Amino acid sequence: MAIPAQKYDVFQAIADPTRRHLLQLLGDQEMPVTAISSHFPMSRTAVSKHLRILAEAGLVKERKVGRETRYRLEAEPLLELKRWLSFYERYWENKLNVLKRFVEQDDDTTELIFNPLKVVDPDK
Amino acid sequence: MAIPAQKYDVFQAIADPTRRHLLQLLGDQEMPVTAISSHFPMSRTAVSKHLRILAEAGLVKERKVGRETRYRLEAEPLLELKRWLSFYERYWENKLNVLKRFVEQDDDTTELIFNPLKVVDPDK
DNA sequence: ATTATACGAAACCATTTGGTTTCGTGTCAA
DNA sequence: TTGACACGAAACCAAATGGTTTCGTATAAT
Repeated sequence: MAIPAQKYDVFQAIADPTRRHLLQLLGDQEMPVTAISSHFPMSRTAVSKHLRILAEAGLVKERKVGRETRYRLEAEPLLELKRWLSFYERYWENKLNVLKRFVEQDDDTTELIFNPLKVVDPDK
Repeated sequence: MAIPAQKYDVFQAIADPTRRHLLQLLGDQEMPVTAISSHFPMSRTAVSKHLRILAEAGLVKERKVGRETRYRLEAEPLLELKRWLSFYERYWENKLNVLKRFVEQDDDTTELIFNPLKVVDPDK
């Protein structure tokens, strides 16, 4: 089985504001393309292309229903982003500690405060 | 004082693998441009451009020392990313719960779990 | 004083990106 | 069966992106 040669990864997929808006919209419910595109100031075809990019990154799933193609959010690939981000938490926390400030109410934050030397290679 | 008209935001800045590599490299220490560029298979000028993009997004700071320009990581802007991400945590967490409890056979339950109510506007 | 080093600016280039319009096809409705 | 609707594919386009090379200038070293 060959590697999918995935053209768009999560980082690229979320780089575009339109695509972030799409993810937000699809969080609520599965929607067909025309309904989705009514929320955007561009053609249905353009929105469709963005959806395909999101699908390539695994961030949405499509389902054919009659003549419609319905899309829904698929959030798991964002875990890669979260993992990447966690590598950098200690940096901004050090800075914030200097300023004697706390960005609280987050389990991961707490964990890193107590394990400040835990380091993971952020990319791949 | 005019608004900087920031051309590159954090999302765009981290979309490029070279720039993510740069952030990783600069986490360890402040470095001058030539030393940085020795880690990349491209010209110093190209690396310099990437650094400027990162600087525009606030992810690195530069400091002139003699004839050198030294760069260091500035992690705070990644907090915006963390905040954006946190909106989607409940989606993948719900999905993981579904898998954990083996309740995927029930379509109604799955529907509700997959499409929870919107709470916070994730973008801006 | 001269030469070498570190760097940015500028011009340039190929490819990618984000959009458009047009057209073909499958599906639903009258 | 005849439209109307939902959609993707394809061709096309301007602008952005990621790279190059060349050159000028400030600083450091000899």
